[in-house]
Amino acid sequence: MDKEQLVDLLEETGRLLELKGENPFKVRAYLNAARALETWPGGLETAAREGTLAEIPGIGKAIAEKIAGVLASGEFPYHAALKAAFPATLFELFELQGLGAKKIRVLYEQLGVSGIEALEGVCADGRLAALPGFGAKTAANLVDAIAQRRSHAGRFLYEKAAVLAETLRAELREHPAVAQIAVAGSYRRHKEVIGDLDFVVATADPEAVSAFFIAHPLVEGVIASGATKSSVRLPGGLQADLRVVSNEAFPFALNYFTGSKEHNIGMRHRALQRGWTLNEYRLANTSGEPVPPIHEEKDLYRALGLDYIEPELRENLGEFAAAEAHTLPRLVELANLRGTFHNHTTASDGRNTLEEMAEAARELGLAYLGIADHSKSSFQAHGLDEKRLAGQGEAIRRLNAGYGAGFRLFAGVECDILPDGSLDFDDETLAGLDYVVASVHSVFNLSEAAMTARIIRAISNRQVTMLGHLTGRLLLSRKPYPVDIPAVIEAAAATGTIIELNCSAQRMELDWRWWPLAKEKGVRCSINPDAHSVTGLQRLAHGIGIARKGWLTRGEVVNCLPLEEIGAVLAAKRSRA
DNA sequence: GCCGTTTTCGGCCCGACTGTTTTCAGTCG
Repeated sequence: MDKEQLVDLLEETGRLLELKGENPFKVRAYLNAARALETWPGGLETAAREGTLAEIPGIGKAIAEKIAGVLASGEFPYHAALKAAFPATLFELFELQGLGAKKIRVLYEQLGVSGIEALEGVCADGRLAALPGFGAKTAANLVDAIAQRRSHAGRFLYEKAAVLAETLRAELREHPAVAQIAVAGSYRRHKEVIGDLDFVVATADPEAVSAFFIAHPLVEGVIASGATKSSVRLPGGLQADLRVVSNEAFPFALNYFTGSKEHNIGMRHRALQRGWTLNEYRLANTSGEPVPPIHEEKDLYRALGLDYIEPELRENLGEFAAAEAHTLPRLVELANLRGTFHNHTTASDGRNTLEEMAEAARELGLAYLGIADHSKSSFQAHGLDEKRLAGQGEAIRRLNAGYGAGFRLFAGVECDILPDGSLDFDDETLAGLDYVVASVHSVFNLSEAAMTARIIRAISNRQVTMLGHLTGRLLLSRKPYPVDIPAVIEAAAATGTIIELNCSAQRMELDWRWWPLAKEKGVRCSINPDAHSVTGLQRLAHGIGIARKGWLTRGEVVNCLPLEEIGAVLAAKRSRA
């Protein structure tokens, strides 16, 4: 039983308790425990053996015992007993907008509705509308929600959401009644996948702004529209919420709607400790000292005894303790980047030539660009053999001769890690390059132990400068292959291997949740766009957002180093004793 | 079920919107 499976079991237990009508705080305890486990970096087996599971914040004695039992036996009788009371298909109903545990329970008990198909039936024949607390409008909304779910997954890559977010932001900003505007929510926190967009606007004329918003040409449907909140559906099914507040309330609304929910609870808790109450409109004194004036978010954090916490860090993963102790990192910024590695050209599966890629990098103001086309085993990507690789190296040397001191191309390769952990080229070939990115592109179905050993063997090679996309995941479409990430991080630290933060929209890995551990172990990061075209280089901006989410500073990101220093870093592993 | 500068009991975030209701429950974020 791995951590991911256990997290799923705890989540499902929470849902089942909710369906059963249990104490909502007990429900929350299971959901909290699932989340606590998900983000906790330690090893489960070790904690269970040492009896320290209950020391994880959010996990107490009862759940710790259950987890230990699951790990020991592979069985979770508490969950199994709950699950036996409801059909498995009932869970799909939670995915419909407008349906929660209470209504699902009523539908199941009163009408025997056990899934979406059955729900469609009772919506159509009028039986749902006849239930107490339900009505014709509810039935119609559920029919819509079913259609919505069928046509859209409901989750969106950051890059896709960004286009709509920035378009709407720019147009709202132009509206004469809009004094301040921000896109808050998970977009502002720079999550890799976005569920919806949250616009927060300060205005003296809420009606005008709301009317403009719901009538915008990008809006395909209005879900809700009130005095302070509107919800609409954008192309592709992305939901966008607008909150309109006064100028005075703006910093509070911005903070509240940026979240995360867990971060908000921390903020509120700190306010309560001071005898204050915090909500999306104000910080008010109830039984403490007078509250200081607050004009922007920074003032709010200061009032609560905290350094300003950047939105990317607001996940309640240690930011409060660090902000209180003045030990928050100064996060890396796009302007810090000096170059990047892992880029493709027409030599393998890229769409632009070497010259075009170099020119695009120079236009972006980068001082260096690493070229890492695929190696020969990646047939599907037209990978380079030794001869073509040598030819590309020649071309790079010729181009470099013409660039002068301000720009340089580095000759590398994205070398396949073969199933046994050996590399696609011999050491002599690799040694002739400036650097090597090693990546897994095939045979994903190994056991976790075999995959971990495969990757560790590869990065133990002195010619491997950095490790590419560590788990092979494609967000929203392909699960990561099983691999022991802490073990790979340990090995990277021991061997002096850089780990890539691949900022292809679907990859965005090494995942931000692991970077604090990597950083603690002394592993350095390279933010790589995995660009297959000149526009692909633009993704560096999104990569920076994820790096910030991983608490990374410019000192930990090698491609923030100037051209004069980066060569030595690329060569460092080869010269290790 | 978790947690503790409110500390072993008694809280646990809370406001907006919708749809069904004549005062509120459910859902959502």
